[in-house]
Amino acid sequence: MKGKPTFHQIKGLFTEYKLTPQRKAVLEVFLENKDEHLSAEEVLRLSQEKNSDIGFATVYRALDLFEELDIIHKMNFGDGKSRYELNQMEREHHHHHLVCLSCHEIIEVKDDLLSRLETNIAQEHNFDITDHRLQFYGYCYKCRDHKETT
Amino acid sequence: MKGKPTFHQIKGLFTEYKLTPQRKAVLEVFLENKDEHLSAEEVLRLSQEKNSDIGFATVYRALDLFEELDIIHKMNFGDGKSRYELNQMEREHHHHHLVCLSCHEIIEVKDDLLSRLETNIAQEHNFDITDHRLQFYGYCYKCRDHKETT
DNA sequence: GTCGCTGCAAAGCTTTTGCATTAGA
DNA sequence: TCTAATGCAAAAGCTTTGCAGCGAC
Repeated sequence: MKGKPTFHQIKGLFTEYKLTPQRKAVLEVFLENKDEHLSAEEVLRLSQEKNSDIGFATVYRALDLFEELDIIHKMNFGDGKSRYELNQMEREHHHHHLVCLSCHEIIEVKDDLLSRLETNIAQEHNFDITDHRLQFYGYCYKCRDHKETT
Repeated sequence: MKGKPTFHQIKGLFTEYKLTPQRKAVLEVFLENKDEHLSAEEVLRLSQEKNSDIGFATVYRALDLFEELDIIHKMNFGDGKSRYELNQMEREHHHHHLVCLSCHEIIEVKDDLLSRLETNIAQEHNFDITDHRLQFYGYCYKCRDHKETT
């Protein structure tokens, strides 16, 4: 469980904003789905299972707020909707995504061999890098096998 | 100019599809803006400057077709609209993007130190990688300097 | 009582689709 | 001629916004 923030760690961030029941529900959804890449719709549905009184507008407003507080971050895998993921709080937080072009499964890669590359690029381009996103596209073993045997 | 496809190279791909004036206009727009990351709206505007008779539907349909023919590819930098870029045709075609969080400039990085990482990850996860996208987020030197001096 | 948060519904964007018309080979 | 491509406008997502009401402090 190392590298994953807890509810109480995050709660401390809410000094100038209220941690309302709706926001709490959204937060819990992320904490209980740490390895998912949730769409706004999924966040709404899962939040409603906890707290029947929440609508799309509130979900989107909570997502905006949480992104600003660096609790989550927004991603895009090219399916027309934004997806959101809990931020890891440790230094070794980087991970990448394998996106299967056939079954659309998204697999996480824990590796972070990118730090050296990042340092090089930052120096060369005189650019302060604060974050990166890396997606690999291709075919997972299931889809590849299926293609080969048919 | 190495590594950039020419009009005649691409024209050869149109064996089963018609290279209509509209598609030709869109294609030329990409060839004349090789280092841009154009939105559909920009493609429409630039195409209209060449050929007054083209609408949004045709632009989107051309973009879909060109993506399928691997002439361009779709990207997303998180501003709510898809952006399109001409594909390079050589092997050494990979490049990455530095996205400035302050002025939103997008800088290209030609480097491709990712191949070894890609090989490792493909083996480890039993995944056929066909492509990758890498974005670095941070602050370009202009914005950084501006922040430091204010 | 005040100020921020919420829900609803409407509006705003980008992108897709249906259909009648046009045009290329 | 015959099929594919186009334009227009409508529709279909996803996301944002306006506003009145509600609730926490």
